[in-house]
Amino acid sequence: MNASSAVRSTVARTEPVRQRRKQARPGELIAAALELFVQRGFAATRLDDVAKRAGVSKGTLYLYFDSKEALFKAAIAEGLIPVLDDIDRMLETFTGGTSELMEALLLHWWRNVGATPLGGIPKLLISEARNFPDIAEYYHQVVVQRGHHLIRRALERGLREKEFRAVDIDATIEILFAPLLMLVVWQHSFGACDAVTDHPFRAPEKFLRTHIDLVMHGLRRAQNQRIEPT
Amino acid sequence: MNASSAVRSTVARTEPVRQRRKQARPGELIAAALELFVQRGFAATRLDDVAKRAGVSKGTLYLYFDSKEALFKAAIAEGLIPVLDDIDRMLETFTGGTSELMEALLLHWWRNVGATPLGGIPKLLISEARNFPDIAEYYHQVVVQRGHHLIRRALERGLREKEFRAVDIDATIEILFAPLLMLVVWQHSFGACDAVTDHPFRAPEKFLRTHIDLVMHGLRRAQNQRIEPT
Amino acid sequence: MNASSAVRSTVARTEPVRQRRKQARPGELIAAALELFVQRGFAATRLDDVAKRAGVSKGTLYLYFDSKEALFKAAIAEGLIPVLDDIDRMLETFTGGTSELMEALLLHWWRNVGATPLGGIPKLLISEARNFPDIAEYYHQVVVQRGHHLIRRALERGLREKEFRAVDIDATIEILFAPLLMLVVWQHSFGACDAVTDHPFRAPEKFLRTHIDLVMHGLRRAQNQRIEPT
Amino acid sequence: MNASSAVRSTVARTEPVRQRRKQARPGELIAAALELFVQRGFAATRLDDVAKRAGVSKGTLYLYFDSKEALFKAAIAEGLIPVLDDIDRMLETFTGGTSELMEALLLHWWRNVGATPLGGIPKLLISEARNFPDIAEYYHQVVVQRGHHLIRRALERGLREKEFRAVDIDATIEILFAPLLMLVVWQHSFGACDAVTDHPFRAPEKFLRTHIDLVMHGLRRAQNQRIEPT
DNA sequence: CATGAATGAGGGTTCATTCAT
DNA sequence: CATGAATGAACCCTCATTCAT
Repeated sequence: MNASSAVRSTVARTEPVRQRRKQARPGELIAAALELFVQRGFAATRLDDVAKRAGVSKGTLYLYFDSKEALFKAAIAEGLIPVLDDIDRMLETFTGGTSELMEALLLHWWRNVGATPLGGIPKLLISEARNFPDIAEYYHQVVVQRGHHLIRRALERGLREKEFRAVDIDATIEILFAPLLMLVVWQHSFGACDAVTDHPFRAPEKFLRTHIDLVMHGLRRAQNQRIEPT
Repeated sequence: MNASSAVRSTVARTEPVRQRRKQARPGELIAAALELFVQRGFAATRLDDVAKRAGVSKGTLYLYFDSKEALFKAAIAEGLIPVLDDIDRMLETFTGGTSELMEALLLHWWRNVGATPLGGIPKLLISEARNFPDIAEYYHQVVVQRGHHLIRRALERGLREKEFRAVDIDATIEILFAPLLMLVVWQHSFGACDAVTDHPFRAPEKFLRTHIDLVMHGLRRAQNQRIEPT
Repeated sequence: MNASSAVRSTVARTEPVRQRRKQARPGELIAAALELFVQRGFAATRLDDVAKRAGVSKGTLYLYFDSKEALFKAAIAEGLIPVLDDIDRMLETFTGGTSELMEALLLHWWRNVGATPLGGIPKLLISEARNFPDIAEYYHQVVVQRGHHLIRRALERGLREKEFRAVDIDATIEILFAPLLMLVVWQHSFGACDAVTDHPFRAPEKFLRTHIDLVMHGLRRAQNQRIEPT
Repeated sequence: MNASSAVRSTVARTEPVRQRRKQARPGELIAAALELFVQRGFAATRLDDVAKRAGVSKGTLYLYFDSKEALFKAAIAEGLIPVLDDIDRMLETFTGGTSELMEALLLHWWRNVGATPLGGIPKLLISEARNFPDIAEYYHQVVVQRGHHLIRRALERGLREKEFRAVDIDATIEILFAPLLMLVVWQHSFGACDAVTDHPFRAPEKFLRTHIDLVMHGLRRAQNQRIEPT
């Protein structure tokens, strides 16, 4: 259930560059690129800065990636997949109420994506989708659609076991996930501005529990409802 | 209850540039800029194209705006305020259940912002916030915070009248609004890619009603709940 | 019979740039580019230098030409066509022996191309043909083939009037023109090196007359000459 | 009369790089470089490609040559000298008419240079002479001037034996050799473009015989011919 | 000797900004 | 007021050259 990956494990490396030779792997370049793309967007990120952050020269980037766009694609490509694998396993092995499964599942995404630098990826994709339709398409297929499918499986489990009342499944998926997405989007946009000091999302986990409680409240069949104090 | 404004009335203009008006006012320039910023983002929008769309020369832009960034600020500045004024009036004059008020209020925003070109503004702001913190701050104060306050007033009305159960108000505001925001964000990112053909949000109003129903279901005090067919 | 053209008339302009604005026509840029392309070849010519020579900034080049290659094409495109037009007219109006016509025709090419900066174009094309096959193709069709056709017409005139003996026409065309081409190729390669001081082509017109005399000698029917089959 | 040399024997090697010879001698590097320089010109040839073709790493090139230019010089330096040695021997040993000697001599050059990869060298020199004057100077002295001298010796033999009429010797040398040079220049420029499908030089030996016949025709004394002063 | 990863200066291209008309 | 030609700084990308291994 560990979601660590090569990319994520190096994302934070900015240490003074030591014995680089023979060790500056593409992974480090991708990590540096991802950080800057997330911070500034694709167009506003200069390859000079990516190189500097990775502790290499500009030319080195071109030893590993054909172009700035190829680097962008690489940075996007595999970042989130391991987490989806985790969630897949959770769905297969979880025993217990579906409400609890749903909460575990969404919190896992939050803790392993939303609360990490990877959280910048969805926001980045949203920002650049129109200018890079092919990347958007790839991401949509490999990440978005798969993510939807995972939540769908959880919802269907709850319906099958009569825990949930009948609802529009597709719409409910969006409703369930929208606040999590808003959270990461907010963190990487307004939330990153110093001047915006009142953080409506300043306590993300508390917010998420409220959200999950609220929606589960709405999803569960009436007889079982207990009034939860918040 | 009319939300029209100088900006919005021209936002949709795509007509072939007529014989250039002697009076090409800033409003037309802003409208042209907004359309392109929304379509391509700030960095990818060329002033050449803005000028062409407005039917003026590039130099003319500099008669009205000091820089590309100033044009961006102007384009963002007033776009959404009239709609907030509308909603303010709705809150003051509405008579009826708060659930119905909330639905009316959110649908109004959808119909006058989300479903119009103005819907691109929130997405644009999200994309560019980190690169233009001062614009983000302005927008946050004048649009985001005010919008939150309006929903808060509706929520407090429901609590005061014992229609809603006790909830975390701030979190609920976000939860209520997040799907609407996701909707516009999606429309102006993945939704604009031809290759992304499965539209999870393809029936926005139906989706919104499901959402509102679900959350109202969760918000209302238990005894009053009726099971709504979807 | 004047072979002057806009391009050629400006080829030599390097005068201190005066009231440039509104007057730096594409022709000047082409002339500057042609000079440098001829001197250094396509790859070794920097657009900075072309701009400097034309007295404009580098960006200005892109107001008139889409790319360095487009500038190259433009420089090549029209340079030699007026001279071919001249020769066409000579063929139509000349009265006298065909040997004299041929001499007049080749000398005209020499004086209006070979002995001018335009002489650099054939050499340039030869140097760059493999790297720019589409330009080579265009030039071959518009200049080379037409030039061949013009000489062919002169040859056929001589044959028709029994002035020349039967020869392989295509081969003879090449033989007639090869020394002229070598002359310009040499002038723009070895001939431009200071260190190469012995000029085998130092008296071009004398050389050309020798050449023409020699070949005409071989071409003309002589009572005792045997007709050689080729 | 064998013109083979270390350089030429390897010029044609394009075989897939065998298990790298422990002894990758300069000769192989030069051969690889020459092929690529001839194909693409100096500037457009990348040392990466030269190394790849020679089956060594890029760094290895710098073990043998100080710079790209040094490699260019080396590639040019010795390529054609063995053929000139051949022709020298022909001049010393030939018995028979000078017309026949001249034909043998020119055909030998054609078959051992023009029709082989070595034919690219003259074209390469012509293309790059202005950018590398010192190489041009070297080549001019060692190849061009010597070649002229060899033809001059043949011409003087014909004059001495009263086989040829009096002509301008220097000019005649150029005239004799120009078509051969044009042939190789054309083959390595327009002739290498797929789109240029009509080959005026498509039958080189036939063309050369026509040329030689024509010029010999003009050179030989004929009882009725008047001696033309040049 | 040989490698090949790394470098960094240099060139083509873009585009916000200016200003003479 | 309006124009649009001109500017030049900035950025992506290439590739000859170096050097630690």
